[in-house]
Amino acid sequence: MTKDTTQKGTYFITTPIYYPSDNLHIGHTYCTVMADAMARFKRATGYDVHFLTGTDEHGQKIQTIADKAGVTPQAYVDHVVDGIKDLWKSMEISYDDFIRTTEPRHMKRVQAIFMKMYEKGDIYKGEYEGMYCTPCESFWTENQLVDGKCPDCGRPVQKAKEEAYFFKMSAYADKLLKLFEENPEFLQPDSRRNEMIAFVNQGLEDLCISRSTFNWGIPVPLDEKHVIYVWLDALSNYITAMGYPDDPALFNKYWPADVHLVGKEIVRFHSLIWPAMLMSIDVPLPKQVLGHGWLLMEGGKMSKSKGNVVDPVKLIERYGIDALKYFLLREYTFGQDGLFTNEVMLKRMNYDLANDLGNLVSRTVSMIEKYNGSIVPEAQVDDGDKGNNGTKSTDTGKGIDVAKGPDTGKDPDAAKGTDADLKSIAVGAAAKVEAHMDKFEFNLALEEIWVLVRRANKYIDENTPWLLAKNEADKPRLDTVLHNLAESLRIVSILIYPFMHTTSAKIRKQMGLWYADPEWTDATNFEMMNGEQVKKGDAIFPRIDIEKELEELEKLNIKTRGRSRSRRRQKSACTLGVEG
RNA sequence: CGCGGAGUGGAGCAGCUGGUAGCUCGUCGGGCUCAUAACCCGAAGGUCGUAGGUUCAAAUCCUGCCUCCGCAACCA
Repeated sequence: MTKDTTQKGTYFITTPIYYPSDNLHIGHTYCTVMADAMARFKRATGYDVHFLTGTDEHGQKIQTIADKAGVTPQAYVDHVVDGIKDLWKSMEISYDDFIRTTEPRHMKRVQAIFMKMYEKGDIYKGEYEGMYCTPCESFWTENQLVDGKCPDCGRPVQKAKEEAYFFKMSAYADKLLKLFEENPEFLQPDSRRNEMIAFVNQGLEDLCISRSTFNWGIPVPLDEKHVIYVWLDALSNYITAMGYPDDPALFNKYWPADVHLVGKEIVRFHSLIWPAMLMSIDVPLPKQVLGHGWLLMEGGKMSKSKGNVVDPVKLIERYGIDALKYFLLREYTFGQDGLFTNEVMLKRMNYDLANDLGNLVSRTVSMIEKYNGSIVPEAQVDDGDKGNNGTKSTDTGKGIDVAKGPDTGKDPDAAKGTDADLKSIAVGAAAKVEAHMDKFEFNLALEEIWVLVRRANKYIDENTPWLLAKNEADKPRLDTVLHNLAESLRIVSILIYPFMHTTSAKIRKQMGLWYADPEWTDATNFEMMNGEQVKKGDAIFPRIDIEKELEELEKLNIKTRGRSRSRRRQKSACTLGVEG
């Protein structure tokens, strides 16, 4: 990775910019963890990566919340954004840039973009009509109303108009349809693309891009009564952060973005409004928009008002970053909704991390310590001819294996080529991981790695090193078995590096390999270890007592629930957020 | 008839360019003792929401219906 010289070009990936009306929850974490894993994977496999995230800090909601809290909007968002940055830091999110829409670099560039669209003739002044709640000073759409009344305060609303600027989005309908037709990859998964095509076919209206009923926003150039309204402000971040248009070094290097990773609820804005905006200012379109699914709680969508919000900070404290990241990436299928429960999470952590991987490391290191004085031996006696390249073959080792266990007894071939089988799985895993990652199939990529982990566990049982250790004549075979296990673990440590780099390093440390950043290409080489001194350390993933832990979490949950009920008015909000 | 997604053994999911239903967990039985009471093997358990249709053959294609869930435009 660090030394990788085979540069494959640039890779620019973004998360949405989150709305800092409140602390982020597990849904935001989910999206950012995926982006981070992809960024790390691309770096590991030789790309020059730029990973952008940030916050969308304007809008009436922030202004209202700040007013209630008795602070300025800027002071309010500064505080929340500090918390968000702390969260990403504690999760070791490897972003290259963090853009805040209140930064001067963003504000001046959004104004520049506005002017470009204006000069193009795509912006005009018109009237925005909606249902207005005077006490709340808020416009609502018909659909948002609850029983025809203000969804916030429940009071009646009136039809009202205000002057506003509009973007001629309707003019881009044909071009957007063409985009979807000619580039099926532009928006994935397919189900989302179909939705968008249907949406455009219903007819696009022009987009209201300014407001004059509040002022917490970027002023419209030439008309200071107005502030630029959410989408033009927020979406622009993807290029303003890159210096567009006045300082385009990064922009020229990395744009167009390879992927905008977004939640399914904001797919429409990213796949319709954003491309239309870019067309208007003659900037190339991003290569791909990917809409992921939601983490659903028992009882539906995660939301503050339901009191079922999961706080990632607590989970990190209890289980560690790597366990949480592993769970999020392994459990859910990209693009689909998934159920989040404490039990699902704890089981995943225990079974895969503690039982399978952690225990494999533990037993392997322990056997090398006991049976070979802590030194990783050289391979000497291959156990089969399946792999066609067996070194020398004696039947000492083999005889014992086959006799052991009713399983291998039934199928003599199974015991014959355990070495070849293990090796081919180990050496072939990297390519499979790469193939899955190309399609954002994090869960399948990890599953592929665990095929190797499980195979290694099985390999131990098949070869019963503890029996080989009893007979001096079997020492060559024992050495080979231990060596093959060490190689397998070294490869596992490389493969998990993009997903769990800390664990990756922990494994290498126990195996006597001290480098922090492995070479990805070494995952296809099975003959690299000889003479390393292993050293057993603490359990990589301690086993969790699930029953007890569930009770503990339940107690914590009750507290959370009590608190959030009192804040029921404060709806969870994120402009480009993952979870609405 | 607004648009879209989902309904598969006890649980959560995969399969869905048609051809003996697969994974993880749970349950039951067995093996092993190097290991974090972990690991390995085996078994039971599903007429794949429902009613029809196409086909030699459908979980997989088509139609109707039922149930659940998202989205429905400036809203965060």
